Amino acid sequence: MLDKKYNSKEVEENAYETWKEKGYFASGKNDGLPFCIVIPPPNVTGKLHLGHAWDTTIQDIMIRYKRMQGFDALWVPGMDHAGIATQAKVDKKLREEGIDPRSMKREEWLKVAWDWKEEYAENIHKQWAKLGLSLDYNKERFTLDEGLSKAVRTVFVKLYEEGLIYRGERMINWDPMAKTALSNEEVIYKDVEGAFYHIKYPFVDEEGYLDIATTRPETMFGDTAVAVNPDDERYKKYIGKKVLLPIVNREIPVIGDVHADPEKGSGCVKITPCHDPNDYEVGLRHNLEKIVVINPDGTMNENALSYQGLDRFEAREKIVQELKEKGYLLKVEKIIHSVGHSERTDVMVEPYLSKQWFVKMRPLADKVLENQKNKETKVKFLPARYEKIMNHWMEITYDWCISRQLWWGHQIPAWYKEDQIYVGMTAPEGEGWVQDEDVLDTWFSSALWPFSTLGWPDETEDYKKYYPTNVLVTGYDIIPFWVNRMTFQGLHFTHKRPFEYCYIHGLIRDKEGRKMSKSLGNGVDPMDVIEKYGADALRYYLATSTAPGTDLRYDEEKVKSTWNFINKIWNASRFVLMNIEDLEKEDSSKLTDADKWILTRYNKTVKDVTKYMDKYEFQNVGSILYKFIWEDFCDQYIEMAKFSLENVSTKSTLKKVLVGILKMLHPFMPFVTEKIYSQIKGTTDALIISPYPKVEKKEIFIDEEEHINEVMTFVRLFRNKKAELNLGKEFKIEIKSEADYTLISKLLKWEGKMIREEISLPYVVVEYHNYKIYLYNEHTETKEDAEKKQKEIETLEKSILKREQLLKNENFVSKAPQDLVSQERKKLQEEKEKLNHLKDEV
RNA sequence: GGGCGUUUAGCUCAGUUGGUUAGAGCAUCUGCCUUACAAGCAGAGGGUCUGCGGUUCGAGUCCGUAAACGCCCACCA
Repeated sequence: MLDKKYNSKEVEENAYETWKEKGYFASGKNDGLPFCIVIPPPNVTGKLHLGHAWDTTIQDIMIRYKRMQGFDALWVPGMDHAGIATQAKVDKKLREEGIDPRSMKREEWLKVAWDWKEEYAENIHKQWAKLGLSLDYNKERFTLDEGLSKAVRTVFVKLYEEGLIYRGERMINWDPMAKTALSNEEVIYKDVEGAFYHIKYPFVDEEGYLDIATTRPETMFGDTAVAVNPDDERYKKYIGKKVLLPIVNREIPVIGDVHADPEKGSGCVKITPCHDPNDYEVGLRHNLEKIVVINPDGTMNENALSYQGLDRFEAREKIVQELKEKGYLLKVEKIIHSVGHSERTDVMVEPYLSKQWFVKMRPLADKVLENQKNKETKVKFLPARYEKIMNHWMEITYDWCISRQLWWGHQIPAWYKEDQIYVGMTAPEGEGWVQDEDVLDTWFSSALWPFSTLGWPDETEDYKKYYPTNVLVTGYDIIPFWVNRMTFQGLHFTHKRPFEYCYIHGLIRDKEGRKMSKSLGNGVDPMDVIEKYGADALRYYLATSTAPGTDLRYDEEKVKSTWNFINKIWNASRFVLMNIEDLEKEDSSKLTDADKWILTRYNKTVKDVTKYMDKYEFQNVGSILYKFIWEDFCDQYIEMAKFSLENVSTKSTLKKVLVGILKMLHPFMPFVTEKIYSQIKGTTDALIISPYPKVEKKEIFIDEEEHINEVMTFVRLFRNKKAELNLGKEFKIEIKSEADYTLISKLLKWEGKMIREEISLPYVVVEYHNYKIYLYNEHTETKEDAEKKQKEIETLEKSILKREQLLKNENFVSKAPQDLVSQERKKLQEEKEKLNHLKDEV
């Protein structure tokens, strides 16, 4: 028998291991249609946060639902090696141990990293278990697995052969802390305080100077021209002349280029081809010299003369100081401007000219745009508006820088020998070939995740059976990094969308609506929540609190009230279990009206829940189940069932509905439902693999439902009246109609309070349909407050008038659905009757 | 500069082909320890659905417009 109070720890203990050991999470166990989700692989060295809990709960709900419906459900687990993030952490750990990671041999370092990975992967496994995720561990993958690495090499080689991967010197985003190139997506623009430094660039052959405004004076050592707009009347006469670069004392030409915007700054701009993407383009157009002045670590190099070795920001201050002292500084204007920062290390990104590998995006993106026009084969976003985000990205995308100057990742399958390049699955034959030192962007391997995890490039059984996957679940912040790239790689290499649906959720925020972040210290560890309220409460809360695609403000109070809900279910189950202990064989031959009512309500609930489950609208499922369980089942039905607990049909109904409730709740709160289910006599299977409820038409009883609804309404009216009059326990009633009051009298505890003879005390009337009683005690002072009654009459008259007008409206009568019209007529009739009664009594 | 989202009860949010008197949790008020549950039960109060205009028999829902807040993308000497 269950304890009196729900205890999440007791319920959740060992349950996961049992499911796992019995193989319930494993796919390929039935003949059902395949249903497959691949988990968005968490960073292996990360700790799961609430966002992961949310993301994975949604997926687990989908998987458990489909599994119960008889699908061959496969949820592929796995983790991402997370190049920069992991390397940074491993390096940090090594430094703390007094070891300079870069002094190590690559192989030695990798050994440390792999050990670290194993340790952290174990943590994530534990967290997944706590959350109750029904992942098929037989299929678990890691992005650096041999299989996935093969997929990565295959893709690289093929794209190279197709001319869609190339190596070249380009202006890229450089992270001086991680000392690696980044893709544009990995650069976060932030508003920071800065300044326009106006500097004098004197003419060489005449008096005067140009006023050059720059936010980055430290790059002036790399200036190889000054540009003015060729249409700028103020300056076009200077085109072709020379100016002297201050401090450096190098002569540089004044050129005419449209890049110079007369509206901005002074209208003259210094051109530093190696340290600004636009200047780089200008440099190409005018065939300017390229001078690099910053080292990969963000310090100034030998071209910065006396500033060599200084950090770029320190150098800036000192240069400004020197310019000022030498009279070159015209003015300093403070400004707020946005500057790119590395997504991982948060340092200012340096635009940098360097030789990297790129994916040529245009043809790949066009393929996606083309495919999204086809309703049959497109990726369908939920909510649909997120498709625009992907399409927009596909429209404006530019080449993807995929090489990273790291050790942790897939080493680029390119080998060099003098001027030759060889790209292939394995090292080329012959002596002297050296493999590219760099690794690929983490997202390069993640982009293949939906098919590489299923065995691609081999035509494995899994790949044939489960690909394309059914739905991908992720946050909108990951669309550019991941969803987009999976989509184009999937289309290009498998000729199919990688997933039919892309379910997008929002971000978790704190109660004030701020993003949860380490710096704010407002993060919430899902494991702490589970410790306090249990995984079931957390899961239900996360899954049912918002509509798809919107952010969620985490509110512990709501988790608490979910706990209350579970406790309610727990206690209702206790009641049912206590009363069905002696139920040998289910029997529905003697159903009471109340039984029929709850069966009807139950079947309607199954229908609605199924509808919304199929649409993945879990917040709707949540509210339907909450209402059905708490209000219909607990507050109404159980109270009525108490009057016929000896009836085998009532017992059967209690059991049937409870089991149905447990099944529908199971995807949301797997632990507590499985636990309760296991306590029901005669259940041999596990809930997790039991069949999902289906609507049974023969259990829908319209008349009885109507009857009980009337009883319930009358009971409520009676209670209202009694509360209003503050009658307490002592009251009497006199029945004034011939209806059947058996159930009503029990619900309202009328025993010993009914009389038949006429009484003379003041009374009030409670009336609904065929039910009409007089209610009174010795303190019932007046018949009714006349004023109050008058008000009631007035509102009723207003309502009748409104309804009459509505029904007089020919357009409404002809255009509105007929059942609505007849409902309105019925209601009008009722209101009129009520009005007459009221008037009679006055 | 381009695009998107949000605006509904004191707070946090549902409300998905337009259709009864707009819902829930928490909070508030009243009365109950009625043996499944007081973390509960029975009731109550609380809304010009951001403003304005339009379409419609009918608008929280569709269209236009304005505002506030937030997000994404682009640019950024």
